[in-house]
Amino acid sequence: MDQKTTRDPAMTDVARLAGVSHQTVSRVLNDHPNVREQTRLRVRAAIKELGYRPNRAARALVTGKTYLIGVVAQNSTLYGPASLLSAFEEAAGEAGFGVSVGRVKVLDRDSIAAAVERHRDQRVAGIVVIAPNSSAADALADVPAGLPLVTVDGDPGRPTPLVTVDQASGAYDATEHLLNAGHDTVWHVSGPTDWFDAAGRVQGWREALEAAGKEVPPVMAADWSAASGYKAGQMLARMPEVTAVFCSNDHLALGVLRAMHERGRRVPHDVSVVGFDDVPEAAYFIPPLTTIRPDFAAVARETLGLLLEQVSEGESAQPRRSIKPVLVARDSVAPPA
Amino acid sequence: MDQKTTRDPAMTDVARLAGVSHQTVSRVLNDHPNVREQTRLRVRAAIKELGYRPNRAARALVTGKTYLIGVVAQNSTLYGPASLLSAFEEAAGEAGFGVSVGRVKVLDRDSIAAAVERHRDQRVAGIVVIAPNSSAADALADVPAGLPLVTVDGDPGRPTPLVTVDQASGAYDATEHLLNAGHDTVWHVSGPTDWFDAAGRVQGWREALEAAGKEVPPVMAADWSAASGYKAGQMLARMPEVTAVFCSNDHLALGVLRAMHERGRRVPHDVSVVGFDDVPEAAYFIPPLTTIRPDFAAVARETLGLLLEQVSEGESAQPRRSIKPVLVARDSVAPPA
DNA sequence: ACCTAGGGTGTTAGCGATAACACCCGTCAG
DNA sequence: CTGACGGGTGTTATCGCTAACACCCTAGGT
Repeated sequence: MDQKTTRDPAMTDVARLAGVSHQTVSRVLNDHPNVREQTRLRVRAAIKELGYRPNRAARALVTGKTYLIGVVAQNSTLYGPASLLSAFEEAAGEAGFGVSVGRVKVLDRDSIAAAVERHRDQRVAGIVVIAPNSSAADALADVPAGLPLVTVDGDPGRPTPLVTVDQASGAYDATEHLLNAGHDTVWHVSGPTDWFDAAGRVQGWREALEAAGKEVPPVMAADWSAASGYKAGQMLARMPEVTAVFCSNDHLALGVLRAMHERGRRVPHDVSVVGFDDVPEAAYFIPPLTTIRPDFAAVARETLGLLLEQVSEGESAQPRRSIKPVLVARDSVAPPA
Repeated sequence: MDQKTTRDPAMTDVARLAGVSHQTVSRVLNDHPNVREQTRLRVRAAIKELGYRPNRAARALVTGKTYLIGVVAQNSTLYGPASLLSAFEEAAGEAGFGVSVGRVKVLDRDSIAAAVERHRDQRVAGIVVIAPNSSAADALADVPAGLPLVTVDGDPGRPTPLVTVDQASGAYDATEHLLNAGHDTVWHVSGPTDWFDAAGRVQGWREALEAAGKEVPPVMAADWSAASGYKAGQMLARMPEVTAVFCSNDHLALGVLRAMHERGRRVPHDVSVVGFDDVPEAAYFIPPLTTIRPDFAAVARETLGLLLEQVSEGESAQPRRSIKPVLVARDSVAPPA
């Protein structure tokens, strides 16, 4: 039906209509100072009339710069990573950057390398890798130098530019909150130990206990799922000396909550529980869950900032940022019975 | 420290090294038939030696084609949309397409129009809009014709290319499953009514009841949250005649499960519950939740296929695809007491 | 032996933008 | 009155690639 769609207007078309050279159009577009006001207006009018939009490919070709950022992320729907990604896309979009997402099934060396290659093919301005566990962090060794790169949620032990949630601080707060309520000590249900998030939370928890001179119970290792939280909870529920539990995320806490409930141990009357992440449902758990809320939007902003610094300046002065999460007090914490 | 990084090798560099013209290199790259095998090998070797990678901007400039797909999605972490997006990114990546995601805070006309504009600036090959509610669907009227566009989860009432989960079929199966267990009728806790997903599920539920000649109870309207499911559940729990509930998603079901539990109504002994989505935690609810599982990967594949058809052929023969979800039977359904 | 077909290759001309430079013209200092 | 300066503009080259065409040369039909 359609006529073969005529090609989009180019700069020369605008130039012709405005009665100037294409170079003048380019100047207007790039806000060069040396353009007479009247000319500027004529050009703008022509742009509007034709519905002209600059061709990014052409611009990228000549400048060598692209307004695309590549993100490598695992193909998961875990709340933390998903929120981070979503927040980053929004932040980048507002800054005028497109985000090209390369999803990866598993965070191993080959997959990450392949995703990075795809992004390099697209000549992205820089790359963000959400690398929450050690295999992902290892894979970053392969990323060629010279390509601006920021790691999010990655290995705090590496010198690469990195933005993270301050896991330890959040865990410290959570633990201290429980101790302040009067508990003798605080048990911990941890996420998978090869995740930096989980490791950081273990560390903060331990530090808080040590600072208060309390005994440090053994860590209950789990993955991030409600299922594993439930299993850990079943063990904890059977131990009468357990009166306070800090869980590495809200889903684990959910599992613990259920296990306690089944065993007839009331939360928070008999046992207090604190989670981490503040998932949207957390306020509606039974009881509403006290938890630690990371500010993903802030992490996203810092990440973008760090990346853009590298893009424009080659490297950045202070290549690590850490965002302190806040405690959200709800109804799952009380003094011990 | 670094020397000003030398420019990336271009096609002419490869050509010089291989002792051919740059056009021959181009032919090798694009698998043209008329290249002698020996030449082909020489060129490939040169490509490898230099680490040459074609410049997409240059190619896009001359062909007018880009290997980027724009996606417009709401900035939410709801399980369904998030899974869809993630699956689509993976599918597109495997097909050699980059995905540029434009997140939008709210799915209104202006935001969507702005996101679409950003994508057009990037000269994407096509656009996918995840438009699960009516305001989003309305906004699509503004999208200029001629740009390949596929809607996911959008308005089944519109003639635009669309891929959806067959909500009605899933809801029908869920309801029938409950009726087959021997229940007199099935109550329904619905998602927000301006979401097509929710509307389709209501419809399938109603059809199943009518087909079986059963009474159709009033719809319990909710949003997608566990909180609202809990509220609806509190009402249902108080009504002894309620023995079977179909919830529009798993989080609603979670809320209902809790409400029942608190009220002392055992699931599935006293009340049977079925959800929708099969979130990862569903198997670990108490009891493990019988639910409907949509195949997001399939939706993603169909979406990509439909889009690419439009890109290459201008339009597609059969511009609607619907993916039937399957019932996953777990332990939350039993015959009435 | 001659012409044609077509495989294999090189040459040239863009795609649509920016960069670099050239040029015109007033203004102002000497 | 003249030369230097610099604002405003146009011209030309260039980015790295593909499309279109030109050109060889060999093989096969007559």
